[in-house]
Parts: sequence; structure tokens; C-alpha cells
Amino acid sequence: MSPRRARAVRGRVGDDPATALRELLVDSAEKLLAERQVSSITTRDIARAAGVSDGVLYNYFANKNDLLVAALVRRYAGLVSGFDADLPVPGSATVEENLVGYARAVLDLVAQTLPIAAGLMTEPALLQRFIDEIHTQPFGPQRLHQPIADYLTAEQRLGRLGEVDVEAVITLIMGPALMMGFTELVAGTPRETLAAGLPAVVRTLVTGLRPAT
Amino acid sequence: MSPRRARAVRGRVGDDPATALRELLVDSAEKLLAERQVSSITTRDIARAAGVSDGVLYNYFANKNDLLVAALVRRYAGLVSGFDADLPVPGSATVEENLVGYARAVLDLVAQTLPIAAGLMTEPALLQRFIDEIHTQPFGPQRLHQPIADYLTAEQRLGRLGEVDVEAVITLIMGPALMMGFTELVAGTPRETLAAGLPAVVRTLVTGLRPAT
Amino acid sequence: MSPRRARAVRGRVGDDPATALRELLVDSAEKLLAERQVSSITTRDIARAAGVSDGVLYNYFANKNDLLVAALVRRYAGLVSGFDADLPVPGSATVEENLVGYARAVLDLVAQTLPIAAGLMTEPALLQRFIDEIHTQPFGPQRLHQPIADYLTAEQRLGRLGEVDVEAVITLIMGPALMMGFTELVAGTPRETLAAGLPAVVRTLVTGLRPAT
Amino acid sequence: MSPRRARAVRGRVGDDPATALRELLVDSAEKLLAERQVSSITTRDIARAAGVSDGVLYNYFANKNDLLVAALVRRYAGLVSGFDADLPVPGSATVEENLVGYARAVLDLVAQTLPIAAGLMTEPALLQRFIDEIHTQPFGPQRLHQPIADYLTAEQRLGRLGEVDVEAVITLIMGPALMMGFTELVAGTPRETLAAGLPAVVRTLVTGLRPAT
DNA sequence: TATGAATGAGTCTTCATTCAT
DNA sequence: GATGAATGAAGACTCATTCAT
Repeated sequence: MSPRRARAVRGRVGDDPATALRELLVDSAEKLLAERQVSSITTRDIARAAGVSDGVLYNYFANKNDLLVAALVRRYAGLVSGFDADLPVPGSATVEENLVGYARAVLDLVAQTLPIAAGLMTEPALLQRFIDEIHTQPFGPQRLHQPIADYLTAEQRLGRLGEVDVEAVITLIMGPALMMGFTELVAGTPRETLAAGLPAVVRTLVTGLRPAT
Repeated sequence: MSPRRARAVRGRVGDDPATALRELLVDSAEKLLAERQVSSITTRDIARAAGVSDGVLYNYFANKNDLLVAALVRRYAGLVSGFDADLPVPGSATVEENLVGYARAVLDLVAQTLPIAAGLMTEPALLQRFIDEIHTQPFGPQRLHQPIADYLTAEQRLGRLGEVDVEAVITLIMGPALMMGFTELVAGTPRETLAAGLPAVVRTLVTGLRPAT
Repeated sequence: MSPRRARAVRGRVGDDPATALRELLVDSAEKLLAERQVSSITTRDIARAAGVSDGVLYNYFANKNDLLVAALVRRYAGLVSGFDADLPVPGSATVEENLVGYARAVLDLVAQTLPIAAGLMTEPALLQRFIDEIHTQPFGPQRLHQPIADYLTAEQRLGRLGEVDVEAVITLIMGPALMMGFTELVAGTPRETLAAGLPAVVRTLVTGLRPAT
Repeated sequence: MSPRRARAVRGRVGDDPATALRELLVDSAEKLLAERQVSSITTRDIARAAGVSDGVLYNYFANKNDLLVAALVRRYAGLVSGFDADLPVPGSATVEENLVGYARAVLDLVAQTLPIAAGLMTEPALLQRFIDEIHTQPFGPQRLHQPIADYLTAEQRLGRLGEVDVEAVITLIMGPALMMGFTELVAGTPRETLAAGLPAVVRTLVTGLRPAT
């Protein structure tokens, strides 16, 4: 006879029952992560949200942090996945418009991602674990660079972009977006207000700073 | 006639004794802030670090957060003060070199400032108090924008810079620097490695993205 | 499957284990209430008296006051329950003797009840909670009035009592008893000494104050 | 040269300066006593109210309790002093009206006195000290009995009152008043509502309980 | 294996009392 | 004597972790 399954996963079929509960816990933690600061989430909160008893956690994770890292990674992966949904297509619209589109996508991602990052920076123990995990899976920063790099290279090939340093351009697009995301979180400035500044930023970038000759 | 002084400040001379201990507490808190995350600092830690008893804190501050905000503001102000130490002079060197210099200054500041910001984002109560305090004193974000804005305007007047949108340029300089600071903290990349990328970024910005005609 | 039981209730059988500890806590608090003033009872005292750890309290009550109110109500209810044990029967003995009996019962009750009341008056928060609770359950003041009112009405029907204002008589019986209970607590006069005065009081009440015509 | 006088009493003349400060502290404590529960009054509150430094207290009293007892006694004495201000005069009005007047005076006194008593009962240490003090000075319970006793005796002499047990009548007047004062404090019933019941009580007392023959 | 109550170290805060000045 | 800051012992409450069932 197999051991009893937790109420919360009873009825589910197909999965390895042991795994099912583990996943359930990560799911719950991830959901809570979307709502509040890491530091405010208690083990009891997670258990309650999962409809599971307080102790199970320790059957699947060595401690709270381990569960949190798993949930953090999952959440980060989810957010990143949404990133390349509607990225501009090379050759379409204008380069400027497309770059604004990229910047905006980065801004949206950053706004959702930064609170996690902040929570992580707050708990060095968690942060390291998280980084290691992220680099193991294909979700490192490269994950975000690639689509933009691809786009830029394509536009270069199309002759719509100069022979620029692609990596530098990525920094010049993501940097401002990151800064705006940061401003939203810290100063509370509405995202739309911030995003309204993107076209001018991109135009300046496209034009360059040299005086007209 | 005067009450006795805390052991910790006995021997010090010159200061207003009443202020001495208050300062000592803020100093201690600030020192701890430089070492660890806000959230991990207890009232006892601060008292111990200051070499005073647990209760003193409440003779000078309404509660822990008040002391923390004071220390946070002090630390932030200190860091910001260092910012305009060696800012480039308009007309000197090349514009590109100077912009790299600015970016580097921002990167240095950000690398020290971000941990504080992260800790604050984790504690909304503190964050708000901090923002209010910062805006009261002349240390808001404008404090950082101004020197760069002044520099850019001056260069424009000198004809070494095009008729660009100054605010946009600031974002294009600070954004990448912020991103690098963030990368240092999160990914652990050494600052010099990151800073080595700045010249290419600035050059790209100066040149613009348009294809050569 | 069931979680472990607290050492303190291990071995007990029959009770719902979940309830057992809750009751144990209320019991302990009630016991302490019988010995000391509410205000002097700490959560640790209660835990120690119950032989459990400091934190359990918060598994069963939202806070200290909630537990205290539960204990207070229990204690009060217990004292009141003893009140109508040997109340005089209408028609038996003489009206005077019976009224002395009632007064004595009130005195006994008051002597035990007053310390609680005093403790409550000192803590307005508790008092309100207590009153609300008492009025919810059938233990309000009416609980004490009713038996006396019933007795008086019955005696009136039997013709052994004039057409008096029943409520006024109750006040004239309970008031002196309350005063004596108060005197016992404040001045330390032994209860018997005080009770010895009751017959004269009741006789005076029965007789009235009018000069003989 | 005499030592410096506390700021708060500087300027006062005539009194022994040492005594002046002592009195000032008692005054302040008494004032606070009129506003809040004993248990909520801190030494700092008293010092602040007196406009004096925290430590002085210990120059005149062994500890907080000693000061509190002094203030408690003073307050009690003050309240009692007001008691015989407008007591009915024998022979005037009707006996019933006069007894209602007495009861009402007792009710008023009790309503102000009980909170003190409650606070006292809550702190046995204080209570004993208070009692001892009260009995030393001429403010014991006898202080309240006497005027009523005198009145009753006078009315007896005037033939407006039967040959009743004076002590019993006092109990029958003060008891109900005490009970009403108690009800006001515990149940929050407005004093006027309660006092409205006094005439019926007194009438019943005057009439007696015997059935009409 | 799941349960969920028990544990107890650790947190912030208050306040009577002391004591150098 | 007066000052008022320093002291430090409590107190209520939280929560990660354990463990009997």
C-alpha cells in the first residue's frame, strides 16, 4: 500500500504523488511571491495557500530558503518567458519605433522582476542560491540579450542600422528601461509616465550626440 | 547638575552631550548599514555596536524605524556627496571621455547605493519615510541630474555637443551605469570588468545608430 | 498522522486533543485569576502554570486578552453558578430570614467577584470585551436579579409581602450586600463580622422607617 | 548658599522650598489620578506634568508607590471633603426627599471614588499603604457615616423617623448608592438614569415590606 | 508520509530606578 | 539638591523548525 497523499493533491492523477506535493508548494510560494515581499512570506502562509499542513515543507525541502529559491526561479522563468511574446520584427515599422518597443518590453519585465531582485539582494543566502540556479538553467541575462541582439543584427543586415557595437546598443536600450523600472518602484512614478520618455531617449540614441556639421 | 553621560561618549569633548549619543547611535546604525541588510539589523545590534544599553535608542528616537531612516539618509547623503568630487569640466578632454567619466561616477555611486535601495524596497514603511526625508533635504534624484545637465548644457554652448534632449542624454548615461551597478551586485561581476564596457557604450551613444550614408 | 500532543496534556484521554490544551490554558489562567490581579499575570506565567511553552497561547488565542477574557468569563460563570445553590424557597421560614439568606448569598458572590471586577475596571479594553461576552451568554446582571425577583413575587402572591416595588427591594437587598463585600476587600473586615449585620438591615427594611403611629 | 531650587517652584515664596517640590509632585500625581487609571501613570508622566525632572521624585519619596499613595490619599480626601457640602438639614423638606438627597450625594462620591478604589485593589501593595494612611487621618469610612447618622438621629428626635437602627439605615442608603455607582462604572449606565431609581428605592425603604394589614 | 500542534529563541518596546554632573 | 540621560529587566508576540501520532 502506498502512503497516504496529502488532501490537497488527492485526486490528481498521473504525476508522481511525491512530486505533485513538491510542485504544489512551489506553486503556492510563487503565487505569494507575486503578491508580496519575500521577507513577509512565512512558511505557514505557503502551507495555508497550498492547502497543506505546516510540516510537509520539510519533507521536500531542507528549509524555507530552499523552497523559496525554487519558487523564485520559477517566477523569474515565467516572467522572462513572457518577454519575447510581441517583440518587433526586423524590417517592420521603423527602427526607432522598434527600439522603443524593445525598451518598453524590458521596462515591463524589469518592473515585475525588480521586487524579486530586491528581495533577493536583501537575503544574500538566497541570492547566491538563486544565481547558481539561474545559470544552470537557460535563464541567465543572456536570455534577454539574445532576442535584442538578433534583432539588431538583422536590421544591420537590412541596412537600417549602422555598423554599431551590438552589445553597447543593448546596454543603451536596457539601461534606461532598467532605470525607469527602478524609478517606478522607488519613487512610485506611474509606468506610463516613465514610458512616455522612451521615444525621446531612443531618438537621441539613434541620432547620436555629435553637433551638426 | 547635568545628568551623567553614557560610558560610550564619556571622554569625548566639545560636542553637545545630548547630541553626542544620538549621533553615536546614527553612526553605529550607519556602520551596520554598510555591512549588512537593513532587515537584519536589530535594535540590540545597534545598541551593542554603539556600546550603549538596549533602551537608549528610545531616548532619542520614537522607534527603530526613525533611527534607521536617520542612518539611511546619512549614509545616502554621504555617498552622494562623494559623487561630484571629480566630475569632468566642460571643454576639457573630449566629450566622450568626459561622458565616460560621468558614467563611471554614477556606476560607483550606484554600486554603493543599490544595496540600501534594495533593503528599502523590502520594507515599504521605511521606504516611504526615506523618500519623504530625502525630498525634504536637497538629496533627491535631481541632485544627481543637475551636475550632468549643467555639464551637457555647457558643452552644447561650446559647440562640442549637438542640440540634443538633455534629459534623454542623462537617462542614456545613467541608465547603463545603473544597469552595471545592478549587475555587479546581482551577478557579482567585478566593477572594473563592467566599467571597461563604458567607452564602447558612450562611443555608440555619441555616434548614433544611423547607417553611414 | 495526528500531530504530537503537548507534554502537559499527554496521558490525558478522552478529550479532543485540540481542545485539551486550549482548556488547559484557560484553566491555568483562571487559576491564576483566583490568586492574583489580572494585570499582574503575564503570558509566561500562564504558560508556565500550564506546563507548556511560551508560544502555545497564540495557537489558540489571537492575543493575551482573548485568553484572559475566556478565563474571566469562565471564572465569573463558575461563581455565579454557585449562587442559586441554596436559595430560600417562597413560603418557607420567614420572609426576613429568607431575605437575609439572599443577602448573604449575594455577599458571598460579591466577595469573590469584586476582585475580578476591580481588575477589569483597571483595564478598559478587557472590561468591554468581558461585558460583551457576558451579555452574549446568559450571565448578565439579570441572571442575579431574576431569582430574587421570582422569590419576591411568589411571596407577594402568598401574601407574606406587601405590594412593593420588586426592583427597589432587590436594590435594597443587593446594595448592602455589595457594600459589605466591598468593605471586606478594602478594609479587610472578616466576612462573618459583616454578615452579622445583615439581620438588622433586613429587619429595618421590612419594618420601614416611619415613626410608629 | 542654599542649593538651587527646581525651575518649577522658583518664584514661589514662603514655603519651605524642599516641601514645595514635594507638594508639587503630589499635586501633579493627583491631577493625573483624576484623569486616568493609576496603573497607566508613569513616573515620567508625573515629572512632566509637574514640569520637573524625572529624578526628583526619588529625592522626596522612596519610590513611585510612595508618591502614588500620597496622591491617592490627597485625592480621596478632596473628594470626601466635597461630600457634606449640601447635605439636607433635619426638619427640612420631607424625610424621603432628604434621604434621596443623601443617597444621591453618596452616589456622586462613589462614582468618583470607585475608580481609585479599583486601581487600589489592583495593586495590593498600594492598597495596604493607602488604608493605613487613611485610618491615620480622619478620613476613614466613619467620615461618611457620621453626617448621615447625625441627620437620622436628629430626625428621630423630631419624630419624623421611627426608632430604627441608625447603622442599618445607613447601610440601606449607602448600599444602593454604591451599587449604582458600581453599575455606572462597569456597565456604563448614565448616572442620571441610575439616580432616577433612587426615589422608588427610598420610598420602599421608608414604607417597609410588610403586607398592608 | 502527512499532520499540525508544540517549541523557544529572538524582536521591539516600556519604564522604574540610578547616578554622574 | 536638581537634572535628565543611561540602564536593563521585563513583557507581548512571531515564526522556522521539530516530531509524536
